[in-house]
Amino acid sequence: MQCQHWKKKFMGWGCRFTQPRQFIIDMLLKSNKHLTAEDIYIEVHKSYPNIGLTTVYRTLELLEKMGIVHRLDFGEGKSRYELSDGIGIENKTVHHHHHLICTNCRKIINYTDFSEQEIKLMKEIEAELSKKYNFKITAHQIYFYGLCAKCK
Amino acid sequence: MQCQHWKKKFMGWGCRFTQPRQFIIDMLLKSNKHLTAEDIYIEVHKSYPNIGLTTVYRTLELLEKMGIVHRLDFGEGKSRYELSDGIGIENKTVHHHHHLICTNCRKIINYTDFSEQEIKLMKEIEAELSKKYNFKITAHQIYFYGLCAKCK
DNA sequence: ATATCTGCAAAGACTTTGCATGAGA
DNA sequence: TCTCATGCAAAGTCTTTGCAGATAT
Repeated sequence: MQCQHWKKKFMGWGCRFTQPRQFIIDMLLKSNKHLTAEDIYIEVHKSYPNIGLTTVYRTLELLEKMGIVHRLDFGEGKSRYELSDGIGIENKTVHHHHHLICTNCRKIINYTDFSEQEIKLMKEIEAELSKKYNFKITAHQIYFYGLCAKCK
Repeated sequence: MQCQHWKKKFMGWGCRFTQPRQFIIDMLLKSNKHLTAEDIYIEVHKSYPNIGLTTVYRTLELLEKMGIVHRLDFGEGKSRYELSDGIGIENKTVHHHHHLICTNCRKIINYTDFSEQEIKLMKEIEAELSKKYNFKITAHQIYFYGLCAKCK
C-alpha cells in the first residue's frame, strides 16, 4: 500500500496517518463488502489487538468527512461502510451496486448490473443537480423497496 | 378519513384498527414530511395523550410490513417515516423526492424534480429488477452524496 | 369471551463523549 | 516538545422486549 499517498492525504486535513488508521484503511481495501464498525473492529483486532471500538468509529467518521468512505444504512439499526467510488486498488473498486430491500423480512439483495443507459442517465442527473444546488456530488445510492420472492 | 378502508386493510392482515393506530395514520396523512417516531409521538400526544412511544414504534413497524409507510435513513442515527407511494389523499402524496446529503455537515436537500426521462427509466429498471429477482418493487429512494455549497 | 393491543418500565444495541495516557511530527 | 490520537469507561440515543391491564371483535 502506498503509505505516502495516505500520509499526504491525512496531512492535508491536518491529521496524522497513525497505525490504527492504517490498519482500518487496509481492512476496507481488502474487503469490498459493506462492513459495520464492529466488523472492522473484530477484523483489525486480529492483527492489531490494541484497537478500540471508539477509534474505529472516530476513524470512520473522519474518513467519511475526507470522502474516502461512504456510510450506508439498510435500516438495520447500525451503519455500514464502504470505500467511496474511485478509492481502492485497480478494478477492485466495485461500486454503484444498489440494493433491493424486502420490507417484510428485511432481506437485502445487491444489484450491480447497470446498463449503459442507466449509467448515462445517472451521470446526467448528477450534473444537473450539481449545477442546480451547487453541490459537488461524489456518490449515489439507490434503494429499491418491496417484497422478496418468499414474502410476496 | 375513510375508516372502513383502513379497517378492512388491517383486518386483512389479522390486525385491529385501533385508536392509536388511527391517530398515527391520521398524523402521517396530514404531514407529508419525513417524521421520526418521536415526531409522531409528540404530535399524536396532543390529541391522544395516552399514546406511548412504544406503540408508535410498533405501529410503524406494522405499517411498514403492510407497505403503508417507508422507513428512511439519512444517517442521523434514527429512522424517519413517510407514507408509501400511492397512499394518501389526492395529490398530497408527494413522493419520489430524493436526497442530496452533504457528507461533511450532514445537511440534507430534498430533490423532487424528476424529468420524464428519469421517471421512465426508473420504471424500466424496476420492471427489469422485478423480473430478474422475483421481487415486487413498491418504492425506491435515491441518495446523492457529496459536498454542499458551504463545505466545498 | 378471547385474542390482540397498549403503556410502562426495563433492557438492549449502537454510537458518542470525557479524560488521562500514549504516539506522531 | 507539543499537539493530536487512542483506549477505556461511562453516558447518551434510539429502539425493542416483557408483562399486566385494557381494548376490539
